[in-house]
Amino acid sequence: MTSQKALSTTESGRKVKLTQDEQVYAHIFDAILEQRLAPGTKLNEESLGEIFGVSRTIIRRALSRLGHEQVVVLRPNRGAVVASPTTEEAKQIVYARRIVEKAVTELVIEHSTPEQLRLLRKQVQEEQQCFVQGDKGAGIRLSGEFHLKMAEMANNPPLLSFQRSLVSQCSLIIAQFELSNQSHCSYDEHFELIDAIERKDKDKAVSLMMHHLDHIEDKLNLDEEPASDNLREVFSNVLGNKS
Amino acid sequence: MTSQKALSTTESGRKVKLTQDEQVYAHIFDAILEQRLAPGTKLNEESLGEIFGVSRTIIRRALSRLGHEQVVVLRPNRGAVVASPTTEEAKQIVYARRIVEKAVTELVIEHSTPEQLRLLRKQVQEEQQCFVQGDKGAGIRLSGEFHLKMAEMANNPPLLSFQRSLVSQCSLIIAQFELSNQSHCSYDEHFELIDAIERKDKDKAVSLMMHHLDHIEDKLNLDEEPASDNLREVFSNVLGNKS
DNA sequence: ATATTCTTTAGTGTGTACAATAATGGGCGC
DNA sequence: GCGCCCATTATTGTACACACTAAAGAATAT
Repeated sequence: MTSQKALSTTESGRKVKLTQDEQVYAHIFDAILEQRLAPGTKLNEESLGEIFGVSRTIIRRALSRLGHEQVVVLRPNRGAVVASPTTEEAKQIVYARRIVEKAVTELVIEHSTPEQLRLLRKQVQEEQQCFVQGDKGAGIRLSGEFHLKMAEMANNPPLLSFQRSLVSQCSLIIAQFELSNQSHCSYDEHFELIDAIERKDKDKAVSLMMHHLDHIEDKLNLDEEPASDNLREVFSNVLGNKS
Repeated sequence: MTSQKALSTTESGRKVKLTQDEQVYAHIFDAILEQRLAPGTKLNEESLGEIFGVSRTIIRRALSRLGHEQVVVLRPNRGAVVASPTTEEAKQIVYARRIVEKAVTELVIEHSTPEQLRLLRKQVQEEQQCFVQGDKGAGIRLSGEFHLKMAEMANNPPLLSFQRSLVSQCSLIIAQFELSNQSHCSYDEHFELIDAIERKDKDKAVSLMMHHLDHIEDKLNLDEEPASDNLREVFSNVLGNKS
């Protein structure tokens, strides 16, 4: 190993240093956000180490961080798996997001500069592009990053870090509960939201944000539990015939 | 090492398993909450390892978790120190807590059972006892745990984990900004709050909670920056004479 | 045949050695 | 004497080896 750090480029073009575990963390995080890693997937430390060319020590740090953000579940002596929230947990997560998003929206209206809003709008255009071009994975990730950008603009680091955890968990929820043929089209609502923020129309902005979350929650009520490891439930119809 | 786990006793008397790093984490966490560890204190991995009789591996995990909760700051290649929030950061933390505490209070009114409230009241009595007996450290910790208990009763794990991070950071803030001769007497307000919750008086409960936070924030406006490592500011009077 | 226990094995948990880094103090030229 | 550079040292970062755990399959007794 020649160096502990590597150079990476942010969207602003500035070079920033990333430690190895941050890189691994980011890769796994993105894979989950882009739904390339399905809920319930086992995350084997040794395999991941080979994939990323680092020792288990680094993988462990990354998994530990993901664990703390509740994006993966760390089961003692039994390894890590991508979290698969139940409907109950999903509702709690969406509830928490409601609270955070309301505060974030209000803060953004108070604090954001026109330049920041311009960049935000540009990002939503990228998001739109992805969906149009059929790159659903990147689209979902950018959709999440819209909300992270908002939290950044709110200028409140503790809220941002909480939002980070909530957004990634929401992505998992969408991965589990969303009907595959049902498209997101979140970018429409994102554009509307930016418009309301520019007009400093707090009520409209907050209500748009709440609608946004309603859409997620609606799906939770429609579908029952997700396709899961609960065999008894999966074959309840058969059991019903027999008993 | 004969075993990876150890037995510990919770306040409810139930035996639970704690991994080594959880124990170390809890010890450091409590030390910070009880203000036995001052903001800015360097946390040397090897020293801590000797103190707790474990290897740096375990210490590292504990520090990493504390780092994620923003209770300690992890500076790459330069080790961990107990966080010392600026007034600016302190205000952001208190703001975040306002949002969370409001939601928690409302949820507790809706969800909590009489039995839970009885236990909560009992805990505040302990807190009172500590202050009366002059054990300020334990009092401050129990004061924090009151708010954690509330978040637990709100029955929303994501909110609880965020609250955990916020409460410990608030404890740091109090450690830095509070005038030493000024007593807390938080237990009075805690009793009032429980009363309001029992009456299901949402408005009163929320407003009590907000007042509680006002008290912290007031101090931030009174004192300027805390006694800190910023030498330029500490000697600004001298500089003023010279220039 | 079934249940129980033992054995095996894959994989996680921890300690430790070594590498890389940043801070400190001494040496050197000016 | 003053400032710069290099060596030294203390401390963190990483890899790896071994210890421990738990799950799966084989062997045995009932």
